[in-house]
Amino acid sequence: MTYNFNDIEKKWQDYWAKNETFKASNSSDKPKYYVLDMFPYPSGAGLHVGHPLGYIASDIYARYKRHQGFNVLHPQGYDSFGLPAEQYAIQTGQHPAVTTEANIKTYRRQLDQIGFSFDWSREVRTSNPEYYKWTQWIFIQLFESWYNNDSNKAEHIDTLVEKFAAEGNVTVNAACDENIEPFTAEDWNAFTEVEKQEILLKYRLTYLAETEVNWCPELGTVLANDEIVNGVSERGGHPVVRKKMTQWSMRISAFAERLLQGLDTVDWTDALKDIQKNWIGKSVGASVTFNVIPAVSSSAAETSHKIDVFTTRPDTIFGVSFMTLAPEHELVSLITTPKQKEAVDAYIEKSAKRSERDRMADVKTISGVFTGAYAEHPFSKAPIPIWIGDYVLASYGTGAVMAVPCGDQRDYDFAKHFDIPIPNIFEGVDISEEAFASKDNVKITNSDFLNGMNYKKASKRAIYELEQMGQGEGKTNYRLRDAVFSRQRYWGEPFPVYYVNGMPQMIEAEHLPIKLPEVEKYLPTEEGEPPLGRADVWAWDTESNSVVSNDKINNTTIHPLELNTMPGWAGSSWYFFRYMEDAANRDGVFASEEALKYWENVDLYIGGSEHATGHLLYSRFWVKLLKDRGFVNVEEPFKKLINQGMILGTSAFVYRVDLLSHSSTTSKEFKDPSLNKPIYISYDSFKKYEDLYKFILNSKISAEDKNAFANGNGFTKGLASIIEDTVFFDLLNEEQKETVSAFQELFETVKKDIYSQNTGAIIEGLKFSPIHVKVQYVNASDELDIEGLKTDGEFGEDFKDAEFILEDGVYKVGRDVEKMSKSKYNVVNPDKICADYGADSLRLYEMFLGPLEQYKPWNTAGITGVHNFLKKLWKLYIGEHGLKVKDAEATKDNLKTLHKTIKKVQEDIENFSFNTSVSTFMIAVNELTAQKCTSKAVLEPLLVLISPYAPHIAEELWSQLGNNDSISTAAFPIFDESHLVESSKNYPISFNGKMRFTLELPLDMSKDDIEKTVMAHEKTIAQLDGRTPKKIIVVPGKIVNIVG
RNA sequence: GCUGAAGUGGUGGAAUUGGUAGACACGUUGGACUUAAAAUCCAAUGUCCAUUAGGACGUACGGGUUCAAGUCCCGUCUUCAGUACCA
Repeated sequence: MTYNFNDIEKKWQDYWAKNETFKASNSSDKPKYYVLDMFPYPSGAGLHVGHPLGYIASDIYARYKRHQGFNVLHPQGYDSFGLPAEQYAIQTGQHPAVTTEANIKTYRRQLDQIGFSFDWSREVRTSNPEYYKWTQWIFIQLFESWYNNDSNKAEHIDTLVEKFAAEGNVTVNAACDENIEPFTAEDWNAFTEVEKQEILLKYRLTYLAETEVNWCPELGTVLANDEIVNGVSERGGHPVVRKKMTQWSMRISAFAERLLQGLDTVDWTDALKDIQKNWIGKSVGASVTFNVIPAVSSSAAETSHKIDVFTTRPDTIFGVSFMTLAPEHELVSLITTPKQKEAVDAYIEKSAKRSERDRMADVKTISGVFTGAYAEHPFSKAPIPIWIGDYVLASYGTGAVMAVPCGDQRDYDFAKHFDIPIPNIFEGVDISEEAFASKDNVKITNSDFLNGMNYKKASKRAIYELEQMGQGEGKTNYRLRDAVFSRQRYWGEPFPVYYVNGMPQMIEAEHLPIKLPEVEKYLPTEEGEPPLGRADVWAWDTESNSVVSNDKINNTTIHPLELNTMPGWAGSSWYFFRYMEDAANRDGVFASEEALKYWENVDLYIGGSEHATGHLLYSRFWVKLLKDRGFVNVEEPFKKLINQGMILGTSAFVYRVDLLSHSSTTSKEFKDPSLNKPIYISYDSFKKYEDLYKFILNSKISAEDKNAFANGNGFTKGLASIIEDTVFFDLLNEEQKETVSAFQELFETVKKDIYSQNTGAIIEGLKFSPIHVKVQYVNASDELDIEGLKTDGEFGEDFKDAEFILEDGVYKVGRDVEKMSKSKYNVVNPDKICADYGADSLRLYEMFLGPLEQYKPWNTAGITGVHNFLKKLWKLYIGEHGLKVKDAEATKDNLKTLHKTIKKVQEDIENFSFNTSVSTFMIAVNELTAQKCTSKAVLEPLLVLISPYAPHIAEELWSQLGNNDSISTAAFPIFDESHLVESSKNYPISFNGKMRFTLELPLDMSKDDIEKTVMAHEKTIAQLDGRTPKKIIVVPGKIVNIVG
């Protein structure tokens, strides 16, 4: 009986599905454990072998926890709204729902064949109306919430209305828009409904506001900060420009401090926590108000300008020698003197034209203009010149800085560039070369009442004095911006919002979901409205509470609906709660109180680190809101989080021989001539030519000769010239001369085969172009399957007539590690791996490749190692005549191997070190095979150890051993130390720290006896060669080291 | 620039507390079996010197601590990731 993995795997996958083996229960005596993967976006390309890495790891852990007696929730679903389906819809006209459905089918088939222990009964899809009904519902909760800084909680908007009605807004301490006019209770009660709504909008946790957004014209939508990488869109790499638009925003900044503090309570990697910390960007300091000194000519009405700045260094306030405003700052036009106006306007215009990207790329150039105005120093009352400069960002702090050139390098550079004085306020510090930016080990001087103080004391005192004068206070700033929530796209959640007189109104929760309308095209309208602007049936009837045709809009009972949709992160910010509820009970709630209470939050979350500032931050934000509002019980969604690394592809290259030539005429149309049939040289030849070229360039020849050789034309022109020129030829050794003659031969062959059309060309030499080929045609020894390549359905034509020059009878390809991608032809499909080697081999190999968190290259060749292991494992149980396992008593060695393995595997799983446990299994099977072990008492528990990793073979052998139930809930074997107790140790005997030989000695031997035995040993005497050792170190149970 | 992670054979990687560096695999070489191939099995495999015995060197580089360093300390270089005028 052989190991027939395809049949076995099919059999058990069917069994698990039929028996609902992995269905989680919401009521159990067992302790709960929730293992979750970041759910996939179902793309059209399907899965490649890199995708399941994290799923396999989490599946091993989930299965392990079941063996440990936990009630495990391990669900899976799809983040099925998103851009690619919509882009595809724009191109083909196919409804995104249709393509998404098809893609999900493929994903499901691929996931099923790998044997995951998912509870599919709880599947969610973010694009399913039954699901996004609750995404819309959460949006309404955000709209109906405000953030009370006094209670440090989000509260229902009604509590705010009550406060306004009783006390006005002056006593309210809320996270809200800036520049809200103060009003009294009487004012509030006198406001019209529209006025009230306008004010409340400035307090709500999701609000409609005209904001400067990142507009991506190519994608036709706005992007959040985390969706932009290096100034271009993360998806597609399109340019992004600043644009003012009315958008829904999320007041995530209200939660900045809690998002920061919460990081201390979760078990995430420091790397990930640091990324979030930096993104939140907390800085503690003070806000300081500077009064602008009125211009002599100005009238009384213009005299009261103030500039607020934020600083982290209030201790350096006496070092201020100028101020800088962002060019966009609203005061600039008000304070600029007539004399400076022209220069200032020119500067503003110039910097407005520079894109965000230019400004980012060009941080070295110092630019700025003096406004002609002065501010008054709050303490010294000295006049301080006010400049504008684009190194100050309008979007951070107040868009203005107090410049302290002696303590800040940017201020220093600016001051140097424009010859502004640089007063030194640091005792004993030299600032002639650069600013002194450190806060530590320095005392303040030349600073009036701050003299002699350190950073901490001086900051406190400065803030106190500013407060006394009413010109400042202690303040904390965060870099975290409110998140733009509107997208001008079709394939996303519609907002449950309609507009009455331009004011947004929420649709009552009972009427949800508001389903995505049909449109005839997925593009923006001619007027530039989002795609939903094309929907004919997209108006809200407040009487029938239903979506009705647009032509019925009367603005009394029937109103237009919101045209934007929600961003990708909306649906993924709460899906982990949805899994907690049984699919059967999901109608009335997003998840029931009991379910939420039972499962609490995710115990283990596995996914990519690219979600650090997106999904993982937004989820934490929504969870905090839901908790404050009493809908869930937890403050953090993910207790422990692991980022799996990426699996890279190993690309394969063939080297095409191309001609290097120039035209004998002056024709501009000239192209390098081509060959009648393409010729490819193998990697070894390519490498030889390349090495030779490098060798000559690095040789000691004159610059002239070198120039003649390389001539800036790529290496093979040079190689061609070697043939004729002895200067180079004489440098070479025999082997290199052989390489040259091989090259010459190739050159001659090629010359005979030049495509005749380009007779005007003068051939100078050859060049070699590396061409990607599909990795499936390359074997473990990097040999190319030429026939396979020539008959490939997609590219066979390109290679059909090609000549591959063999070496030793084979064609070897070059290899390089790159990201796995379709365009590099290095994608490996798990379907083929499962068919050829089985899912258990795939699972083991993905783990065997290396540590989970690490980036590592995939090389299909290596899978034979784990596949052979599974065959050996099978043979340990099943012989030619069937089951070999007997009730025979286990030997001491058998038990030692088993318990050593239990210990190691358990430690490995708990440390998420899955690669090392695969090695441990191999060692165990090798040892037990050598021991000819047939004992059921050893081989049965071994299956439980292996079952999380290779569940199919484990189930099959488990049932062959006579078990009727699935192995999935069998108890994990208990480690028994007593089987590992040894009586002797093979001591390494080292001399001066270098191991020379080993010596088997009893473990209970005393230190003195060990020393005596070792010193008396003939090899020791030989090593010492008559010398007397200075010192002998004996560590019983470990090592002996003889010094001298 | 700042922050974080990492550098070990031809390759992926192991060495969890300072104690035999290179486990386990891949690849390579040789052998067995076979008409042959595949599959399987056995042996060798860090580099260099040496017929052997054995020796020298070796965990990015340069120092240091220690009887003993891949592991600890100081400095340098390289790669990757995040971030980027954040006041």
